[in-house]
Amino acid sequence: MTAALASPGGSGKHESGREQCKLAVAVPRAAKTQRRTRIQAEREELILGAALEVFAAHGFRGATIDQIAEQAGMSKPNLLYYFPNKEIMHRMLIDRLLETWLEPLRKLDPEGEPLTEIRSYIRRKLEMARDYPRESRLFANEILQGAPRIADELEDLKKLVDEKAKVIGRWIERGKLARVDPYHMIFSIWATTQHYADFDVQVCTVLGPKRSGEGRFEDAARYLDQLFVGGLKPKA
Amino acid sequence: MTAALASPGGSGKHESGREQCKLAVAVPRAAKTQRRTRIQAEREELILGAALEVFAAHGFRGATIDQIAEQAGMSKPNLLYYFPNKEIMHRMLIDRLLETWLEPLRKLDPEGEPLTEIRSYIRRKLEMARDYPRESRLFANEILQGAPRIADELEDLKKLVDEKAKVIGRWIERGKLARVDPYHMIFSIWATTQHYADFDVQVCTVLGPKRSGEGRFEDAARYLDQLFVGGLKPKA
DNA sequence: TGAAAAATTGACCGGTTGGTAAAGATTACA
DNA sequence: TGTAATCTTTACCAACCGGTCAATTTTTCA
Repeated sequence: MTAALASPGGSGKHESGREQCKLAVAVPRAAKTQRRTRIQAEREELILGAALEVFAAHGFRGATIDQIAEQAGMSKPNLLYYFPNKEIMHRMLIDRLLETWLEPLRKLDPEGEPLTEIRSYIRRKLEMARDYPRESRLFANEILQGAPRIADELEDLKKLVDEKAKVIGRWIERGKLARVDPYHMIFSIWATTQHYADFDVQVCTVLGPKRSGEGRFEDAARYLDQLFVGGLKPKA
Repeated sequence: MTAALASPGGSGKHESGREQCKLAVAVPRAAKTQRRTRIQAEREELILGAALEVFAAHGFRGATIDQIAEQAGMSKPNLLYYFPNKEIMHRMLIDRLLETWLEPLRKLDPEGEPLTEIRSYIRRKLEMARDYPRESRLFANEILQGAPRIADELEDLKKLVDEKAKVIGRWIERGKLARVDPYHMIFSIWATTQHYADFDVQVCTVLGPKRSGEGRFEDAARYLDQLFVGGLKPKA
């Protein structure tokens, strides 16, 4: 089980052509005229990493700029030199997150073998829960509190799910899958996989010290495979 | 599908013999000598209801005493007359929550028919997600942020799960259930059911206005029934 | 090298937050 | 009814929080 995803602090520019107008790319106010500096790129990545850590652990309102600055090893005014305020850091993390987060669902191939496609979707989601737990918790925090800052993004998500639900519906029509509700099927995959990131503390406590090593993800993968293959394969 | 649970703001004394020593029952400082007043009982319930609302929506740190006081329709100092600080309100809600929250799992009957027991466990959990979404979100918020305030309670939870995992293990030995990992099976039930409370905004957005009425819980119940019965029934 | 641009910091500000003090209003009850 | 206990509010405080300012240090590059 290996993650086939780009590292979160990867090399790509994080703007990725998806910035909102109202919240423009964070550019140090003193550097509006010039190109981005080497230091700028490095510091912005450093800060976003620290912000991810703190937002994931305390939620938007619970996170303080001082905490993020300390985590990033710099002073608060220095941090605010790169990102003018807390909202922009959060917004940027959410935008970036959604890109990679939805990738596994996008990859669901209408031409593939249905049960195989679903199995690898589950496997990919579980890998992401293992490798990017902070991203998962950042998202969970936001949804849990009513998604006040990401209503637009959820609409995009709906479109993608609608599209994939149709694909699953066609699979069912062709008798390749049990007659289940595609939407609730997708929900159950999200829930069961992200659970291992979002509820990690609970999972580890319940499994106890012996069984809560990294092996828990293999156990989870095995179990979910049994559950979904058994539950979704056509009756006929 | 009807909830068979006591109302959260029910008639019973909320102490229920489970208070911690370090955080004694909230008694107005002026009333240490006397019995609890009628007004005291009423106001405490009112406040806890408001606190549940606000904690569930914003998390512990994101919630403010002013918000809770406003929700309860009283002034902040008045609220603090009944509960000396924010922690105690939160602690009391968590304690009370865990009692009812774990009831469905406690009810899992070792003598019952395994698949039927599991199906009704799922149904009960789903009813709780429908009827007590705030409680679910309160708990989710706490776990998501590392469960800093409820480490002890999680240990109790572990004991209960260990016990029930053994029951499930015996069912498997007797060939009544597919050979799955009992712990991960329980996790998957928690995840899929609580998802409808914790990620409600996402669920409703994705389902769209037409399908996100209260009927979504019936659809979910039907789907989860298919999934788990198919996935857990023994192969032989 | 030197000066302009970029990066960093300490001091500070207005608003919020958790919580207190003390005095006034209400209630219970002898 | 009167008074003691209970309840409520106004005014307040210290710490914290998001963010600014002006001054200093470091880096870039002609």
